[in-house]
Amino acid sequence: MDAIVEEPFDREKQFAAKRRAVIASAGQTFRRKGYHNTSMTQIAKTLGLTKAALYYYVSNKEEVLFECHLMTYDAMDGILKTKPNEGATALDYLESLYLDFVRLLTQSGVSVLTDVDSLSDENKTLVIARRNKIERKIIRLVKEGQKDGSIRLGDARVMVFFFMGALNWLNAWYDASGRIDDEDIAHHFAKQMRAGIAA
Amino acid sequence: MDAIVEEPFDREKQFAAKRRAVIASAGQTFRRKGYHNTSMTQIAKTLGLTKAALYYYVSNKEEVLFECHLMTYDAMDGILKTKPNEGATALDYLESLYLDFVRLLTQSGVSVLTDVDSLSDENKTLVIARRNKIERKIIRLVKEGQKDGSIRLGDARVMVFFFMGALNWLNAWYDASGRIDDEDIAHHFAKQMRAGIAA
DNA sequence: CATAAATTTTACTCTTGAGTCAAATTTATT
DNA sequence: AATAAATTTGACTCAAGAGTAAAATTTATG
Repeated sequence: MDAIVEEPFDREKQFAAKRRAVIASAGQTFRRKGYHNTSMTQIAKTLGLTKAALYYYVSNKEEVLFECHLMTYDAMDGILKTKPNEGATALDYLESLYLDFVRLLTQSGVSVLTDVDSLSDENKTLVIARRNKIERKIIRLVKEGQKDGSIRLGDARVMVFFFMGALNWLNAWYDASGRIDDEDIAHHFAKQMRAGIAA
Repeated sequence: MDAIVEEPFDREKQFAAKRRAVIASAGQTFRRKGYHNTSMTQIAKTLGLTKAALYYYVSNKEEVLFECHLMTYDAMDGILKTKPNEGATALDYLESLYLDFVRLLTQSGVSVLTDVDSLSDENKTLVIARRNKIERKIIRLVKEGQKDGSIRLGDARVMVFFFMGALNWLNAWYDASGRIDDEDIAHHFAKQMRAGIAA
């Protein structure tokens, strides 16, 4: 039946989806056990595959780590795209962004990986650039807050490092089985972040 | 001259000192490049030794990592031994402890290592126990603060995770060559920590 | 059903780096 | 100086794990 556009999606999409699944699954394991304590064989096994099959989707281990990082920063960029509410101060806006960041790290599978130093120099540079871009955006926001009077004065850079650190460290102790509720954590964190810098 | 107690120190002390130097130096490198990206050969070279010589002081690589962790927690325990000033609230006390923690991580060579998962199960358990002990002490302090009215109400555990996270993440971005002064960072951090939980 | 493309597997290779050992060298002691 | 102990080295072994290649299998399409 001469289906011209029959499945202009299927094959490629299938491949891309599986590839993403590989990255995501590997990312979970990296977070739990660390990059170097996770073998390609294990990543494969977790997915019900053979190591060799992995290499059909991915060209080497470092690439997996790299894409994990990108995935995280993509998600963060997504959050940063949300616009502030009408009449919100920079502080209000920042708080809502932060809330979403915490949710991202606790509720989706995404996490900030520590192992930047296992990347090739090239990829390392790219990843750090992404991270810096995000940080700069937030620093700018803090400065706005200092102008609109919602955030107290002080070195914006250090302020941001403080609460972003708290965020990034989350993955080190948070484990989904914890006794505290995700949403509670998010609100606690957001509140404490805010109080720490409010004017 | 029949020196009976001649050098009851020398030999052993020398050995212990060198051993400590090995651990400390390795710790620096671990922090900068990560445990797995640091070979025993490199650690040795940094000290002007051969790998084989290292093994005279240390029985395996994991032991080095383990001792690095202990060194850090020993230092933290040391800080926790300092007593609060007369009439200080729990919050005041906590702030001064925190100030010292930041100083420890920025000014001495000590740092909190991320790589707990590369330890043997046994050592991992020990290290986590040490960390928990410290955390519990601080949590207790926060609760005191909530009683004496200096710290606002809320889940003490999460509060502590927040500001200890900020602290632990320090090593990820702080690098001695940074443009900001050590002491400034310490005071900024302490202030922000305090503001985040003050009543 | 036959064929081609996509996917997965089995069975390798190769490198890196941890750890060892016997011999060499240095340091202290009589 | 001679001897013994402490320290360091050169030259290995060995295992783990990344990555590959060719064949087998599955899936889609005429």
